[in-house]
Amino acid sequence: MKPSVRLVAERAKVSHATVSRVLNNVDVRIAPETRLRVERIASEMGYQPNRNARALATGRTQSVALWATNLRSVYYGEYIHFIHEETLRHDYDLMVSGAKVPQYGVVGKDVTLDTSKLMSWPVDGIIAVDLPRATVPGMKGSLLGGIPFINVGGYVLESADYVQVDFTEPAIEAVQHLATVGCRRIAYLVPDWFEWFIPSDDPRLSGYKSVMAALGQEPEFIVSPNERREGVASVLAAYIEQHGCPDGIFCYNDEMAIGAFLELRKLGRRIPEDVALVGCDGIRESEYLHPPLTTIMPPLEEMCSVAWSFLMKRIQDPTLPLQAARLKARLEVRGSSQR
Amino acid sequence: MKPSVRLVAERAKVSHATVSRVLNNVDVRIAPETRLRVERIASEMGYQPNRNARALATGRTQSVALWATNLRSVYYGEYIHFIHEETLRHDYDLMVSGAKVPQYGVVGKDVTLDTSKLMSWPVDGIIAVDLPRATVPGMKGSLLGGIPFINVGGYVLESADYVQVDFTEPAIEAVQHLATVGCRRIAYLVPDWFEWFIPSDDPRLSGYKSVMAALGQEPEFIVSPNERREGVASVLAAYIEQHGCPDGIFCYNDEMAIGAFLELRKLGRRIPEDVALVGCDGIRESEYLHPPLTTIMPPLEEMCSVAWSFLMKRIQDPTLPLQAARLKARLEVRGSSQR
DNA sequence: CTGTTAGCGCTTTCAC
DNA sequence: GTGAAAGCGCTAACAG
Repeated sequence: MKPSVRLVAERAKVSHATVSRVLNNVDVRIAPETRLRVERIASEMGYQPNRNARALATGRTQSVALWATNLRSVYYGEYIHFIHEETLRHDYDLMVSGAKVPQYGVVGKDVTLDTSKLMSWPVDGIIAVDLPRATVPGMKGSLLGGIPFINVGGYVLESADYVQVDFTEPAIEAVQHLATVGCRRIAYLVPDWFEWFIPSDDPRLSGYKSVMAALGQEPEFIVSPNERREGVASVLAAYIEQHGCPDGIFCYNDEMAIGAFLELRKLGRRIPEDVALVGCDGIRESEYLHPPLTTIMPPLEEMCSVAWSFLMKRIQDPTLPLQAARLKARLEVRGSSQR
Repeated sequence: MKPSVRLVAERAKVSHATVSRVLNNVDVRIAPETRLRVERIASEMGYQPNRNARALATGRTQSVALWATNLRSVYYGEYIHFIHEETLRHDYDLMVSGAKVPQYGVVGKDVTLDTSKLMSWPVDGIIAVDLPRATVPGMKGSLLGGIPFINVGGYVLESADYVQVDFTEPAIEAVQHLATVGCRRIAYLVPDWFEWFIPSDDPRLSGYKSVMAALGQEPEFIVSPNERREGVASVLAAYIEQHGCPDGIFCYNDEMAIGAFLELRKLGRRIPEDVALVGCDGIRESEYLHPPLTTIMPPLEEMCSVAWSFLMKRIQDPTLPLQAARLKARLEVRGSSQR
């Protein structure tokens, strides 16, 4: 049986209230000898407070929830890593929660985030990553069902605290870069739900469009059934067969760029000579390709650390005015687009 | 303010016990009209039970903890993904916890897993991934501090429920394969803590040694300061300068294999012509290389699903005899070793 | 069929 | 300095 405060108290011949006081270092006016005795006995018995009980009593849990669209993707894995680092540093625990299909529905359309699961644990704060066109019911200011809430990523809800990464400039730069290295036909490779985007939703899209307009070229979209590598592989060959092959492809994300990369090579196209490729997200795998993938890198670590500090401030004072930060992503030119 | 059972009860003009009964679908003998009324009012008020309170009352939390050595690595990311799928399916929540340096200490030496953080939340079960030579204090049978515990991976504690992946056969097969494709000098690339391994600790090591013995060749070890890509990059050039270059390298894991791959290419060695390479873990990134990496693939999805079912059984009946499964990994031969 | 009551293990007043 | 007692929000045993 796990020892409780009462058990410790009994052996230490004090009341359980005193044990609690000692162990929480509250109330300095405690006889040093009592304190020592309690501490010794508690550690002898291997006492660990029951955090549910503590949470119930205090209303604080020392835990936060992380919500991500897709736990499979290495991109969101990086978020988990960095947020987890923060929790370690600040002695919090981390609940991880991802999208169930009906939980998030079709991405891209206006979707409603099913928050019942997300909020079911009374965590102290919630961090959500990338909420494209999402409606989050129960949001009031920066509180979701009363719980401090922050969202972070390329897509944010501006009604709550957020840390956004701005892809606009590097997206423009990326498409210009493709033009500069001599691409005459630059396509944008996107997941099929991009149709539901209004241009301002996706800075990559608006960046792409604006540069194409400036170049006097028609935008060209290659549409993949999803935002993953496999989706791209399933459609690219047919697309090229039907429409011919662009000589530059700007990709919605790195996973898709990698899909395109592998598929193009299978089709005998050389990268970057025949097709120059640019991805987005800066996942580490982009470096593994040969030539390595040119990509747009969000400062994930910094984003997570800013998000964390915002969240802590919000927890301290829920009435704080909106906290927002916008960080810059940067274009990292590598071999896949250099010629 | 969040509505509580009492508040719902008040408005529904019943006792809070009845509300609890209705909402938990317990005790069928409830007037249908009462049931309906309570359900309607609860949903109108957006009532969500406080799970801390429920956990305190029932002793069950409907959550499990996942412990991994290293949250950064994509390999452990895959574990998180698959375990998370299980939690979704079975309506559990997932706490994620990783190693803090002092929490796990030097891997390879006999180390003591700091369980205080791991157990601080009263979860219903604990899943630990890869515990090489770890001592876990507080283990009694398959219970860790009274909580059902299962460990999974290439390294397991056989004193508790476990699901182990067996790398032995594919490791032997891998080294033989390297010999078959004509390698005359086959090295094993390992993290420096391999020195603390006794051969039986690491099936790759014992497999490697046995094949080398059969071939009548001297084992050759390339030692990297850690098990990551960067570590390998930092030592490989110097090693080759000093000792010349093996024509086949068996690698402790895929991350290291990728490190070797990129570094070798930088040094102007062709893969597989000059050096044939085999990794281990089957991370998806291994496919991104060109040529793609030959690797040993553990059946992660199956491992996680078996581990989950073991854990659920253990939760149901903590006195169950030890549950153990050993699944086979398989060698996936790809371009990096074919010639 | 439903209400009353007693905890779950802890923190936190309020007395003494 | 320390104990007694209340209560966090819920479930579950016991009445009726």
